[in-house]
Amino acid sequence: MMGEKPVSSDTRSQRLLAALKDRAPRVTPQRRLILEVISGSDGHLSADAIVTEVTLRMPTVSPSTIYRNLQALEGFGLISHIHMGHGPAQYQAIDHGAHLHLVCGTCGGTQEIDRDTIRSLEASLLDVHGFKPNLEHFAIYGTCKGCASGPVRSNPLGGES
Amino acid sequence: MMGEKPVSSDTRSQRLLAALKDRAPRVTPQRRLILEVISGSDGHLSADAIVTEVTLRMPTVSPSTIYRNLQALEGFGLISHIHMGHGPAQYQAIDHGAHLHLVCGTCGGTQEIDRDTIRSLEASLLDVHGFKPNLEHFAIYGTCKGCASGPVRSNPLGGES
DNA sequence: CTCGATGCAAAATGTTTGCACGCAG
DNA sequence: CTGCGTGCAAACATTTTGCATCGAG
Repeated sequence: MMGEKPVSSDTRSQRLLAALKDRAPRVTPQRRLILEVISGSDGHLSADAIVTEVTLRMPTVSPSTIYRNLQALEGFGLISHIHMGHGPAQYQAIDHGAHLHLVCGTCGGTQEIDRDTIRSLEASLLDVHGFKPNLEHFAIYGTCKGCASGPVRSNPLGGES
Repeated sequence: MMGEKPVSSDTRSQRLLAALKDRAPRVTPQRRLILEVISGSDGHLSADAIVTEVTLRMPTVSPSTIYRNLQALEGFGLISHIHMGHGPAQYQAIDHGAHLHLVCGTCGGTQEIDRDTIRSLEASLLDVHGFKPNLEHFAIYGTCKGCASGPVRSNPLGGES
């Protein structure tokens, strides 16, 4: 609850492989590759990007296998997927590390911030509403510093936001 | 900056209609209906639900018209769409009122909370990262009170969450 | 009367499924 | 060997687009 030891992409990859062997009935090259692509990205990939990347490295793999495994791996508890802002869903390794994503709706850029920033929110949500937020795999949509300076559309209806 | 005066569904509907007349080149019955459905729901509707509901009330409307208008209306600044947790995108009136959504990943339920709860987060994000979160149209994914008591899958990889 | 909006149907996109074969265990 | 996982292709759900017609202004 306080020591966020950073996990290297390599270590994570090994841990995931171990977990795969442990939880999956069969460990196939395809599954290994998919897992490797996801953990190796050190971030998030859309299903589409995964299909592209995996197909690139192993052209014989069919999209259906990838989709099926994305679900299977998520079922095994090795990966998870989230929605970032308005974009497509993103897959990531489960123990990806605790951080929050800020997605800029104007420029589309994303940045990661430390979990400390939202610790108080976490506390009050749990305290007031009994809701335990899953803040590791979670994105906040808004406007980044750079875009805030530019032309931003204000509420056109005059509501006090 | 502190008076969140609640807007009745009726008032909102009228305001939206006025804005529609103001910003759209043409005001058609279809647009009016779509707008009415969205503002009347007093909440959020998936594109699919809107298609269903609108078609119900006006069977001659084709889905393409609805999709086109969802985009058009969003372009006019009358509505917006967000992604709630893992579910489908939801459309809502722009001046829907400031609140945050808590989406339970276990039971799929959602609850709305007041904006005050996340005011401090808002402040620190802006302060520390220069990022202006769009917290009105935004969802937090996690586990609700009820489901927290039940069987919850913990991190299967042993990472410290 | 004009030109934006609509309805229809076909297309594009992204994901899922049935089935027979192949390979991990 | 056994049966889970794979590749292929077809099915699907959802959203987009071309085009002729319609109707709001």
